Amino acid sequence: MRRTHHLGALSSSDAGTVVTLMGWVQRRRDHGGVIFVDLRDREGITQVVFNPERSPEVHAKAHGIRSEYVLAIRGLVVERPEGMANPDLKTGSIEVMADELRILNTAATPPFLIEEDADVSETIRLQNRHLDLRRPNLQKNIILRHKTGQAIRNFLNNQGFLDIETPFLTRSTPEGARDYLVPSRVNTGHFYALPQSPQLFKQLLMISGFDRYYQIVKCFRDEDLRADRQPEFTQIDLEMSFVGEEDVMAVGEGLVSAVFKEVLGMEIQTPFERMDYDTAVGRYGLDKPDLRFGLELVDLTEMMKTVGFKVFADVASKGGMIKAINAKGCADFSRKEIDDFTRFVGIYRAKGLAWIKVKEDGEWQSPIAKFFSDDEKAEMVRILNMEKDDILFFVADTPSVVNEALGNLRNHLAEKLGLVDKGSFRFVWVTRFPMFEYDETEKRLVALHHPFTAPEEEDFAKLDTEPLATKSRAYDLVLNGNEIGGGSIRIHQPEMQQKIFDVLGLSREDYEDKFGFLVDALNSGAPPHGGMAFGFDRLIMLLTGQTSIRDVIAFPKTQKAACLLTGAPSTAAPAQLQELGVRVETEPLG
RNA sequence: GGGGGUGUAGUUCAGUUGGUUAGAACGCCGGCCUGUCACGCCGGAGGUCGCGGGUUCGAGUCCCGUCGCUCCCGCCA
Repeated sequence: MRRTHHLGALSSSDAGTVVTLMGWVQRRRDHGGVIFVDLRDREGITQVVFNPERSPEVHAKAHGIRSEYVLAIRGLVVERPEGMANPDLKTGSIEVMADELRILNTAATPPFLIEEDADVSETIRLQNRHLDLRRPNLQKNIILRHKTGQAIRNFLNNQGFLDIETPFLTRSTPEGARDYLVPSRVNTGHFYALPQSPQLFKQLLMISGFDRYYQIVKCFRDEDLRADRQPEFTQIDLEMSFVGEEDVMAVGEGLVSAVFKEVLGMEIQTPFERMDYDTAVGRYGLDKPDLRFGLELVDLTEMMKTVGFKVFADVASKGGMIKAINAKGCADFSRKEIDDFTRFVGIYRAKGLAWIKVKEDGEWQSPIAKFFSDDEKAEMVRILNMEKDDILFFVADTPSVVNEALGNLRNHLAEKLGLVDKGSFRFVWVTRFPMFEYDETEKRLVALHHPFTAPEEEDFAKLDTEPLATKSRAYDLVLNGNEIGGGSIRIHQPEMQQKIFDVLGLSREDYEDKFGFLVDALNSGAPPHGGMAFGFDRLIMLLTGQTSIRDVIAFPKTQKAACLLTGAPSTAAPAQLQELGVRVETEPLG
C-alpha cells in the first residue's frame, strides 16, 4: 500500500475516489455497529468509517484499534450524510469508508492525551517529548519555525548574503558568558569552547572579503536559564562589509518585514522607530521599552534636591535619582494592591514604593504628603500632571535601581490595567548604547555590548577621560518590550581594538594570547564592517504567541539544563575520562 | 547564589483541627450500543501521597533535610 493523500487533503471534490491513508489514531468511537476512527497526521484529521455491512472482516479488525496505533487504510471517499458534516474539521464534509485496514504498528497507551491543549505538567511533556510533539500546537510552532527560517534564507540570499559555516569547536575567550568546555583527546589538558556566538569568525570572514555573510546557527552559553533562555539557542547571524548603522538596520528591517509578510501575512511599516539609549532608559526605565502604551517615567531628581522630605532630598543630592509614574485614574487601587506593587519593585532591589492618591476634592492621600510644602506640591502637580483619581508611584534610589524598578512596574501596571494591545507589533531600534558599564563584582569596566563594538567617533577622546560616557555604534531591535536582535558597527582598526582592550583592563599579554589573531587580522586590511544577530527562538516565540521558547524548540532543556528525554547530562565512564585526561573531583548529584 | 510556586491513581486535581478502607474527573480494561466526532450507558482495575529522617498511640496532613519541575532576582559581552 502506498499513501495517496495526507489527512488534511480530502474535500467534497474527492468524493467517489478510492484513497489510501496513513496516520495515527486520534480517537476511536465504537458504536457496536459502525466504528469511527479519527486518523491524524501533521496535515490534519480525517474520519474513517468502519461499517459491518460494507466489510465485516475489516470492521471486526477495527475493534482492536487503540489510540495512537499507526494505520494504513484503503477506502472510498464519500460525502457525509445530510447533517453529519463537522464544520470544526478541515475535512469535515467527507469521510472515508474503509475497505482495507492494516495496523502498521500498535502503541502503548500514551501518558497523556494527544490534543491541542494538553493540560499536563511540563515534566511529563518533556519526558515524552516525542508524544508532546504530536500535539497540533507544537507541530504548528515547529512548522512555523521552519517557514520563518526559509523566509529569512530567501531574503538574505536575495540580498547577496552567503551562508558560511563556522566552527563549533573553538577557543574559549574571556569576557561574556561562561563557556561550555569540550576536552581535547589528542591534546590532553586542552579544551575547546563551544561558541557563544560566531562573532569573531564572521568578522574574519569580512576581512577575507566575503562581503556579506549569514548563518542560522546554534550558540552556547553556560548561564542560568529562563523562560526565554536556553543553554543552546539559535541565532540569525549576519555581517556586512563597507556599511554603517543605517545599512545594517535596513537589512534587519527588511528581514523582519519579510518574515512577518510570509509567515503571518502581515505588512509591517518600515523604517522602524529609532530611540537612543538615554531616551529609552529615561522615559521607560529599560533599554527594551514596550511602546504599546504610555505610563512614562517622570524624573523628579532636580526638584527633590530642595524639598523638605529628607528621604527624597538626600537621595537626590547624593547622586541618586527619584522618578515617578502617574497611573491615571487608578486612585482606587487597594492597600493590598499597593502592597503587591511594593513587593514587586522589591524584586528589583527598590527599598520602597512611595505613593500619592489624588482624591475627588484634589486632596492628597499619601504617607508622604505631609512632608511637602504647598509650593512643592504645586510643582509636583505641574510636573506630573496630577489630576483627581490619579495615583503616583515614586522610587528613590540609585539610577539603575530606580529605572529597573519603575520600568518593570510600568510593564506590570500596563498588563494589569489591560493597556497592552496584544494584536499590535511595535518595533523600535535602540541606539547609541554606552560602550562600557562598571562591574561591581569585578571592580572594572566591562563592555556593555562586546569588546569589538566601535565607539562613536565624536567620543574617541572620552575613552581615556570618561569612558563611561562613551557611546557605541551598537543598536538593539526591540519588539513589544522584547529584545529580538542587536548588533553594531565593529572596530576595524587594530589600534582602536587595542585601545578598547586597554580600557577594559585586559593586559597586553592576555589579549595578545586570546585575541591576538583578531588584531593581526585587523592589521591585514580589514574593511569597515558591522552586523547583527537575531534571537531566532525568541522571534518564533513572539510570532507564535508562546510565553516560553521551550514551546518553539523541538527538544528543549529544563531550568537545570537537563534533557528529560535522553537524561543528558550524564556521568562519563572512567575509561572515557582517562582518555581525555580529565578527573572528576565533585561527587555527581544523586 | 537568593526569593516565590509546585510534587497525591496513567493524567489533571480534591483531601477538614493529625484519626477507620486516600476520593473525583478524564484516561485505561470488560460488556452493551449502526451516525459519532469530548459518542452514550453499565461494570471493573488502578496509589511507594517525590525521596529520606523525625515528632506522635496514629502523618498525605506537623517538623527537618533532600530531589525534581516552574517563575523571577543575580548571572546572561
